[in-house]
Amino acid sequence: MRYSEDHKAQTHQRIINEASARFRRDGIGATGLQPLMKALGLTHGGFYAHFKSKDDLVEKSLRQAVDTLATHCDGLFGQADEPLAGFIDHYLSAAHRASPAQGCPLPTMSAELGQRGQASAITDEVINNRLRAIEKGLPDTQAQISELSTVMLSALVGAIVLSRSALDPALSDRILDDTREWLKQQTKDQSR
Amino acid sequence: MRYSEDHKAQTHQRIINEASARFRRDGIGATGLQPLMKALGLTHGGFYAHFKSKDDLVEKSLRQAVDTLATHCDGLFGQADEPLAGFIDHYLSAAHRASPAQGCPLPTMSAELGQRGQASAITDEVINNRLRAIEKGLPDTQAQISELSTVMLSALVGAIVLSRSALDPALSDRILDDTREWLKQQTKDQSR
DNA sequence: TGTACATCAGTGAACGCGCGTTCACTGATGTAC
DNA sequence: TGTACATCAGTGAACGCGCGTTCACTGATGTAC
Repeated sequence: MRYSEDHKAQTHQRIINEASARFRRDGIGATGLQPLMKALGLTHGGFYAHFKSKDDLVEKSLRQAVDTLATHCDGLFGQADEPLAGFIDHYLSAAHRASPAQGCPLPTMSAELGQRGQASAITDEVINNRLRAIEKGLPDTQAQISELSTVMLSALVGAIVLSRSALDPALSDRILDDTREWLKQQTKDQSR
Repeated sequence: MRYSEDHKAQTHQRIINEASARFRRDGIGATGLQPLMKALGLTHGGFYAHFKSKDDLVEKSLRQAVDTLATHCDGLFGQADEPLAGFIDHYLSAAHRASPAQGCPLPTMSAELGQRGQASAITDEVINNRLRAIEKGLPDTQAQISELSTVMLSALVGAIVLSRSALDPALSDRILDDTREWLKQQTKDQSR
C-alpha cells in the first residue's frame, strides 16, 4: 500500500509518544518492543525502519518527554504572580503522582538510565533547565538562591518517587502535602 | 556431600547479601538469578531450595538492606552532638553516591518496586523509620517538625537519585553539596 | 489510454539469547543394625 | 566392626517464553513510455 506524504513521520512520532509513556510508566527494561508496536496496530518487524535500536528509541523518547514537559512548564511559569508556587502545586499534585506516563521523567527514568549506564546529556539538560526555572521563580530577597533551588528540585523529585512507592495512602499523601506546603512557604519567605 | 550444620543457612544468607547488592546496583529486573548464583560459585538449579521465587528473594533482600541500614543509621544517631548533621553528611557523601550496592535502597529500588506493582509494607517501614529518626534529630525549637522532616527525606532521596544520573561531575557535585549544606543549616536554624 | 516497472512502509517468520522455573539425579556423610 | 540405607544441599539439563534484531517479502500507489 502507498501512504500519504508524511505517513511515515506520523508513525515515527506515534512510536515515540507511546514509548515515552511506557518507559515512564513501566520502566525501560520492562517495556518490550513487540507489545509496544502491537499497541499501535503495527508489527514489530517494522520498528527498525524507524529506529536504529531500542537505545535509539530510549534517547528519542526521553528527548520527547523533556521537550513536552519544558513547554508545559514554561506555560506554568508564564502565568501571573506566584509562578513557582503554581509549578510546585502541579508537580506535587495527586494527578502527577497518579500519571507517571505523562509526568516528569526524572522520578521515573533517571535511576534506571543511571543503572543502564545510559546517562546522557539530556538528563543534565532537564536538571539544569529545572534549576534555572526554579531560581527565576524565587524572590530576589531570598539568600542562597542557588542552594535553595537545588534543594527544591531534589525534594520535588524525591517526594514523587517516595509518594509513588508508599503503600499506605495516608503516608503517600503526607509526603506530597508536607513537601508541597513547605516548599511553597520558601517561595515567599523573605525574612532570612 | 554432607555439609556443616548451618551450611545451608550460610548459603541462604550469602544469596540474600549478593542479591541485595545487585538489586540496588543494577536494578531488580536487570539482575538474573543465573549470574547471581554463578557469582557465588553455585549453580542456578539450587536457588529454589532456598527461595520460593525471585519475588521472594526480592522481598528478603529488601528486608536485609533495610535492617542493615537501620542498624547503621542508629549507630550514626547514637553519636554525640549533631547526630542529624552527621547523618546528612553520610547520606549525601560522594561515597554513598558511588556505592548504590551498599547504600540506601530508597533511591535505587523504590521506583522499580512501584513500577513492578511490588510495593510492600517494607517500603513504608523504611520511610517511616527515616522520618522518625530525622524528627528526633531536629531541635525542639524548630517549628513544623513533621513537615521539615518529610522535606528532608524527600530531598535526601531526590539528591542521590539526581546526582547519580547526572553526566557532568560538576553538576552531580553541586546537587550533593548544595543539598547537604542547606539541609544541615536547617538542623540548627532556631530563628523561625 | 494502457501496460510495465519502481517505490517503500509495513509484514511476519526466524535468529540466538537469557530469563524464571522444574526436576531427576549425585554423592558425601550420618544412622541403624 | 562392617554393611545397608536415609538424608539433603547442591548439580545440571531441560521447559517454555519473551526479548532485541534481521531479512526476504508484500502490495498499493506513483511514474515512465
